[in-house]
Amino acid sequence: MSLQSVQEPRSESPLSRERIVATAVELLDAQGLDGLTMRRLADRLGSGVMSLYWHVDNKEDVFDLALDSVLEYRGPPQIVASQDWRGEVVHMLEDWRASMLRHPWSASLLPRRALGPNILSRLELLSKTLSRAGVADADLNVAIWSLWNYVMGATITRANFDLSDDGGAATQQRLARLSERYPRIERSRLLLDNDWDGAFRKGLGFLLDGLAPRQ
Amino acid sequence: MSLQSVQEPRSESPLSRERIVATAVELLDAQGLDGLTMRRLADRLGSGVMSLYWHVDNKEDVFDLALDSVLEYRGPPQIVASQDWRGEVVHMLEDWRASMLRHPWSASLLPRRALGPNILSRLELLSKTLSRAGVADADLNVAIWSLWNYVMGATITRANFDLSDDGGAATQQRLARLSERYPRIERSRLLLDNDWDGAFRKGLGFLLDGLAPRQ
DNA sequence: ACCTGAACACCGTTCAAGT
DNA sequence: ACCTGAACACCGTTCAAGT
Repeated sequence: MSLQSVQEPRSESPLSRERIVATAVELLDAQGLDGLTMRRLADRLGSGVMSLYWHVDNKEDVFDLALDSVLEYRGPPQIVASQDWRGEVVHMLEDWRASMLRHPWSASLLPRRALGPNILSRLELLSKTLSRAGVADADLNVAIWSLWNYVMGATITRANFDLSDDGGAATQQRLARLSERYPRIERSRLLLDNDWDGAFRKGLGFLLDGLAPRQ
Repeated sequence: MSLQSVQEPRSESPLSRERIVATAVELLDAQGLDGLTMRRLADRLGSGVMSLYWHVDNKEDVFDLALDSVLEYRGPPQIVASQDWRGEVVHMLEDWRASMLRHPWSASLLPRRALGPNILSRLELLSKTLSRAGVADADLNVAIWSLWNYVMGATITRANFDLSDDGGAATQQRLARLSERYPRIERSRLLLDNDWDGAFRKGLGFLLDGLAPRQ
């Protein structure tokens, strides 16, 4: 509060759950899932390793907190309360995917951990919107899980392909050797087409067509 | 070959890529992704740790080999060469999911690694079958990726939920506290419905409806 | 060609102790 | 209430050496 305490914000600010989580997200963004280490985390925070354990149960706890902190949903654009339920679903799911791609470690982590409050809120809202869009009660859970599966699969794949890719050169090479054995994959350029956003949106459209046929 | 060499099959058989991969799969099945350790692997094989590195580049290499070894596809049931393309797609994808669920670590691993020959064969065959089922060339890649996303999302989620579940007791408890904040999730029993196989099949049906409407 | 042990630079976490 | 260092039981991999 005093000028004194504000003066040295770097290494002087005390440890806290919030500061630990925020720094963990930074570290994960910079170094990936394997890059998060209790020791490195403590380093960044300017504290001893074991100090973390006062605020946090263990490393898994750090993962859970970092994950949920990244999944907040701010809601649909507030221009008008629209009647376009299908568009609203698309917006929600594209936002979800975008949030995870901003933190490429998060998608791989999400299915392994218990669901935190932010992701549960997203599912709750998705359920409501699907109902309004005309999905029958009996199909609701299947619809939610199908969309979950699609979004998770797409995002995990996208997040990991991008990282292991050295600009496509390695993939190109592999593909050359593959062309006789997998002619269709080669011909359709399945592994080289990199319009990920477009493919996500188009496939989501097909899935929604199946789940709630346009009347 | 001689009776002598067959006599002591346990610790006497020499190290080989095949033996290493087979044992790695055993270890992964028993202990999960984090349970695979070069030291533990060497223990099971009755060799020194560093002996492994003669046959294998590094731990990532072991993961790649173990993963692909688990993804072989034996083809559709040979009763009749059927005209039911849609049924064939469903069979292929259910078999793929089942193969991965037999080795619950495999699904989480697949999107992170370069695609091996067995999974590429599956994609090649999927492409052929979707074409025959009437998916337009322009939609083919989107269709393949959509099905990939769906299968991967479903299988990763399933494989991980089952493990972290202590019989549902923990989930039940969490749910109790959740019921006011997430009423729809609570009411539809989204997190408690455990007919995973049925949900997978039904959702896959919806997706296929969208991708290749039944004529 | 194939296998090995010692060594290095790391991990997460327990514990007993400090303020 | 909050932080710490030493110690334990682990990791993957390099290297120089053995047969």
